[in-house]
Amino acid sequence: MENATQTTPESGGGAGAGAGQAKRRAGRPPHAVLGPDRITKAALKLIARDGYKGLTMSALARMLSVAPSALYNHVSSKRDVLLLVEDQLMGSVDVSGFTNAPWKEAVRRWARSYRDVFARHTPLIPVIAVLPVTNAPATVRMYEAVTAGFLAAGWPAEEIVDAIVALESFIFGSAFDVSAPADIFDPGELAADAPLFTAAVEARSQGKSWPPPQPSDSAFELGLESLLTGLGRRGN
Amino acid sequence: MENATQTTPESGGGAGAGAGQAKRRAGRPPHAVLGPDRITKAALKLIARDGYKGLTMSALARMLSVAPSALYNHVSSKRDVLLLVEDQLMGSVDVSGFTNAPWKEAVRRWARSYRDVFARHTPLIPVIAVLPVTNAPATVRMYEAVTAGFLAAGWPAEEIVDAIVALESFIFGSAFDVSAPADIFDPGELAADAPLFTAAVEARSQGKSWPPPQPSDSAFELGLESLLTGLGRRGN
DNA sequence: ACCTGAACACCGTTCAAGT
DNA sequence: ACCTGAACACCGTTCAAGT
Repeated sequence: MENATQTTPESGGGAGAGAGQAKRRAGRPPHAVLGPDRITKAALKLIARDGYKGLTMSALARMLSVAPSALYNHVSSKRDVLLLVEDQLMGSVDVSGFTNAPWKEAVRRWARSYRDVFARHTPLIPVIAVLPVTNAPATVRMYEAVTAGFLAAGWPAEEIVDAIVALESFIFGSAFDVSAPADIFDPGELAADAPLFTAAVEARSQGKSWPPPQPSDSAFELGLESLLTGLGRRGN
Repeated sequence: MENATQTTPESGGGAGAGAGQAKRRAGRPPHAVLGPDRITKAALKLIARDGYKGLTMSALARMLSVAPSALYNHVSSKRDVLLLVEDQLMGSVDVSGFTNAPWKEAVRRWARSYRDVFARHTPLIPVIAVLPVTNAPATVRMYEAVTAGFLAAGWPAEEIVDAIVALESFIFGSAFDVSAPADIFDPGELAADAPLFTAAVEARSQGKSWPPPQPSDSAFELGLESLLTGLGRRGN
C-alpha cells in the first residue's frame, strides 16, 4: 500500500499528492513547508486547472502535500486564501499608461486589462468589492498609480476616489458579462410578450464590423467610452 | 442492518418542525403542498430573516414543512431556487419612468431602483449575469419596458442592447459597493507607500454637502451621470 | 511553531419506498 | 405525481497529539 506503483491514481486514504512523495510524520518539520507565497501559487495553479469549484482547502492541501488542517497555521479561513490570490492578480493589472499616456488612453488600457483579469476570476469579485485594502500591497500599489495618473491629468483630489469607484463598478460588472452565454437574451417562449426587446436583441448583431465582435466587448467599449466622455469634463 | 429501534418520532415528544404541525407520512399527499410560488415566497422570507447564508435547501424545506428532498420535485437544483427569487425581484424594479418621463430621468429612476434591489441581494448577481432570460417572465417584462423607453427617445434598435448591458454592468458593480465597509480604502500600514492615494481617500469626504452622502452613493451618482452624458449623444 | 489525523457540523443531491 | 427518510459525497474548520 505504501509502495509507489505509477499507475495508481491513489484516491483511497489521503496521501495522493501526485507521484510518490515521502510522507511526513506529525510534528513540527525542520523548516516550515508552507507560507503565503507557496499557498498563493498553488491556489492560482489549482484555479487555472480546475476553476474555482476545484479550489477547496483539501485540494489546495493536496497540491502542497500537507494535511488540510496545516493550512490554518498560515491563513485563518478560505477567504484569506482568496485575498492572497486577489492581491496577486491586482499586481498584473496594467497601469503603465498612467505614466506615459494621456489620461483617456491610460484609463482605457487600465480598464481593459482590469476587466480581462477578473473575467477569469469572477468568484473573487464579491470578495474584493467588500475587501478592505489594508495589507493588500499590490492592490494599494495599483490605486497609487491610478491616483497619480488622475492627478497628473488635472483632477481635483477629492473627486478621484469616486471616479475610480465608478469605473471599477463598471469593470466588475462587465467582467461577469464576459462569461455570459451568447443566447443570454433569448426570450424563448416569452418573445411574443416582448416584441420590442426581441427585435432589439436581433438587431444587435446587424451592421457591425466583420468579424462581429463579442457582444460583451461591444457593450464594454460602449460603456467605457461613455464613462470617459462623461468623466472627461474634469480631466482632459 | 441495524436493529429496528423504530419509534414514531412524534411519540417521543419533540416537535422538530417548530410550529406544532401535524406530521405527514410518506406517499403522495392529496394535494401538492409545494409549487414555485410557495417556494419563492419562503425563500424570500428566509433571505430577509437570515441572509443568503441562511438560505439552504434544508432551511427552505423546514420553512415549508417538508423534507429537503421534496423540493427536488419542483426545482432541479438550488440554482433554480435562486432563479425564481431573481425573477421575482426583477418585477420590483421601477420602470415607470419609461412611460412617463424623459429618457435621462427614466434611466435614473430605473438604475437607482435596480441597484437598490440588488444591493440587498448581491449573491444573486453572479447568477443573473450569466442567466439566460428564457422563462424569466418578469425579467423579460422589465427589458421590454426599458427597450420601449429607449426607442421612444430615438435610439436606433441595434444599439439598445449594448447600452442596457453597459448600464447593467455598472449597476451590478455598484450594488456590491453598497455593502462595502466605510474604511474599505484605508491603506493601513501601507499608507507610506501610497501617499497620493492616501491623500485622495482623505480628501474624498471634504467639501461635500451636509449631511455627507454615503460614499457609495456619491460614486454611483457620479458614474450614472457620466454614463448618461456619454450615452446621451444618441438619445436626448 | 507547525505539522498530522481524527473528528465536527454542516452542505446539496439522489433514490428506494410509500401513497 | 409527489411525498419521506436514509443515504452519499462532499465542504470548511477545530483540536489534541506529536516533534
